Amino acid sequence: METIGTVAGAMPAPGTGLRERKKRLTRDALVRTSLELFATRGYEGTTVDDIAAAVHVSQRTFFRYFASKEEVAFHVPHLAESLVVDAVQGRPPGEPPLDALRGALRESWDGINQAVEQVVPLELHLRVYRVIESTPALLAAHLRRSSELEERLAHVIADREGVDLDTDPRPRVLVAAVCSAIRVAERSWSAGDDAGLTALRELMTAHLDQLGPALAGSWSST
Amino acid sequence: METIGTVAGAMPAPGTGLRERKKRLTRDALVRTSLELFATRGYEGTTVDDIAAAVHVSQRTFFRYFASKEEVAFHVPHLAESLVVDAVQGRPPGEPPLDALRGALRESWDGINQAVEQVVPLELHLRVYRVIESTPALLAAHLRRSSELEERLAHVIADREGVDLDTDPRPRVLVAAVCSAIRVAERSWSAGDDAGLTALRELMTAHLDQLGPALAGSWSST
DNA sequence: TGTACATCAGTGAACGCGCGTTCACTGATGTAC
DNA sequence: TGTACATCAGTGAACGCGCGTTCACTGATGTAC
Repeated sequence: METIGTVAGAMPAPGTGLRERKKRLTRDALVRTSLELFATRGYEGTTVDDIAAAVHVSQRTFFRYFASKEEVAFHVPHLAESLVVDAVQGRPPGEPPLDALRGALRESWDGINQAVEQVVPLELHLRVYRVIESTPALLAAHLRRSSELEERLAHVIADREGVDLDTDPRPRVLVAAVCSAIRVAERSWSAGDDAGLTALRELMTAHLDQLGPALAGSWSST
Repeated sequence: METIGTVAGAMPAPGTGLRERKKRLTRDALVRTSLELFATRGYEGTTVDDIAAAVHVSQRTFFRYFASKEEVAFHVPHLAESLVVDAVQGRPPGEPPLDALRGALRESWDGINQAVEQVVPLELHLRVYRVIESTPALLAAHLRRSSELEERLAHVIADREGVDLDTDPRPRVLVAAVCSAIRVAERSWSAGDDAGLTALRELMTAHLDQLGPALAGSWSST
């Protein structure tokens, strides 16, 4: 590495060089084309070769960008996850944990959608989201990925509250309960008629609000 | 069908014929051998051909009994699921939904373990359970299967409470929250040192009991 | 009890498939001087 | 500005792999009479 002595100001901004820009173009084309194919032909109905052919690159190139076919399917959700984690980390310190999670979701919503739009049309992402929910292999992968996100969130909550994750089950239980309510909302949304963003958001809020009542002793007051 | 007119009493009891008994033997051998191989070599490290060879049948025969390699891995959990659903169905009608779920789990515990022992040693099942938790592909499948179980349980709860599953999110949210607490317990158990049955049960109970406190406003009282 | 026929578990060999990997290579971009 | 070299994205062709399927077939078990 001869560049060690280089003055920082002389370093080109990341993503500035022609090579970097071309890489980004290739990557974006792979993501966008993959999602379009998944949305139209389904995930199982799309092979990696199909994607590579549609982007006019070799299959070999696809695997330079994504370790697996699954990885490209979750590229967009992957973007969203970091934003949610950051948002929870940024909540006011005194806030109760459940409120912090709810607040973070509310707060990060717009930013997530903007970030998604940078890569693919939001409408395409939503269509793929429904494909994920209705494709057993992808739904399974989605749930496993969600459980990893839960683990990250549990760490953040434990840090905020100053409790020990190894001995106190509450952070993981809280995060799991909240995420499970959200997943029920996702499921309802993907099974429902209204595939819009607003419908998804309203279902999530409604389901989160039912967490307390659902656990409450009896529902007979209905 | 010439047997339509046959007197019921003349019908042989199911599983009585030699053919039926042989089928059961083959199936049990496939399950037991599969689990033993999964527990020792891991799931990915065991091919369907390995299993068939170990049982001295052809690979073709394996697929007569199980539609996929995954199916045999979840044969035992599959047995347990029906018992849990039945137990929830059998809870006293007036019982609040959360109590019904908790009661059903407590009540069906012994029966599940006995049913498992009919097929494979419980200790082997527990070892495989840890393999499931630590193998990404199996964990993913496990979570997807769990979400299907949740759907069944939500139907039972909705029926019991006389609410409409299409409009009232509480059954699914309740079931999801309870199952998510159990899954956190499973995870802790599989990551922990004590692989015993008692440890698993205690973790499940403890995590379920933390559902309320975890959701409660603030944990500062600790 | 015996015979003739029907059913069906198991065979084995071959195959299709798509994912993901490996190889030696080309040519465009970046950099040092 | 020009030259020489280094880097690295992309190539293409071939392959390994294991799952799951398909085929025509054998032989044991079950049943009708």
